[in-house]
Amino acid sequence: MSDRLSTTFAALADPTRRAILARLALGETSVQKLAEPFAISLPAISKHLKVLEHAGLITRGRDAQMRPCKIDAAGFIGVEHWLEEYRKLWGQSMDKLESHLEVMKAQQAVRPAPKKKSRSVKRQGEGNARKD
Amino acid sequence: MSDRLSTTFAALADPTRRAILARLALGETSVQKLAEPFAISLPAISKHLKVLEHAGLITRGRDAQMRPCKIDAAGFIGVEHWLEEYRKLWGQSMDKLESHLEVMKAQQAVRPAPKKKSRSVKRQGEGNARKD
DNA sequence: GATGTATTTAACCCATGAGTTAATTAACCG
DNA sequence: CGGTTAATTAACTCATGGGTTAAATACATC
Repeated sequence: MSDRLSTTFAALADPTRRAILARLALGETSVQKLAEPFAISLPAISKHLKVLEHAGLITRGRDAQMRPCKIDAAGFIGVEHWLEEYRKLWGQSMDKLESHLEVMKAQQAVRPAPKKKSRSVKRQGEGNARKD
Repeated sequence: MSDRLSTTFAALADPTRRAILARLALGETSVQKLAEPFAISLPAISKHLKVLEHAGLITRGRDAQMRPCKIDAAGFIGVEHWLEEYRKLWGQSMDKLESHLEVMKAQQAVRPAPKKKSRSVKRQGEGNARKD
């Protein structure tokens, strides 16, 4: 997969990782804190962080035995720049489409309480990744 | 991977698919035409197109026995909108970072590099996808 | 130096994704 | 109808990605 952009997009193609980024958008924090909201193991989180770091989406420091993670613009810039090319393709209509998206997101946000889900749903539910 | 954004990012995480999009940015075209630049089989291209379509990045029509592909804003909007959240994190510094990226890309590109700065980003072939 | 805490590495399992070739569907044309 | 062109489906291989548990590393403190 080699190239940087592919690596970055691949990193973003996972709801858990996007949720981590969303959390980091609020500020630097430790791996443990990052892991809290998820129903997956710490090593799994650690792997996600490695992927994000490798994609240039986060950086990691060191504070005692903690490795605080911080969101990093670099990876985002790559995507931003790539998008640039296409943005001009639908110039005007973009606004309309964006507000349409807005509506869809709103609908999704207010959808009624889920019906009884039963069935041991241990794996963190795919659709629940917040904030992406 | 269920959710839309994950699907879209995953679709973009492949250089062949991004190259296809780059080609489609120039205009609607047939599957065969799309396949030409690549050293992979037609079925492989067909699969890529299905992925792109499912990600809302292209739409497909019908013209005789051809299924012309057309780039579609929808998928891009999703990404655009997702980025929006993060864009504000580094507001001002964004411009600086982008020009920095510009420099890096220039360095990465071969090296006919004349010292004069050119404003337009050339279409340096996105995907040298795999060949056997 | 032993102990506790934070995180990563190792060694696996299993699902999925990108590719293949061969066969099939779909539309046009003589 | 039979043949040709355009594209997809089927059936398979192989590599990789996300998850696991158990063990190892790194630092702080006693």
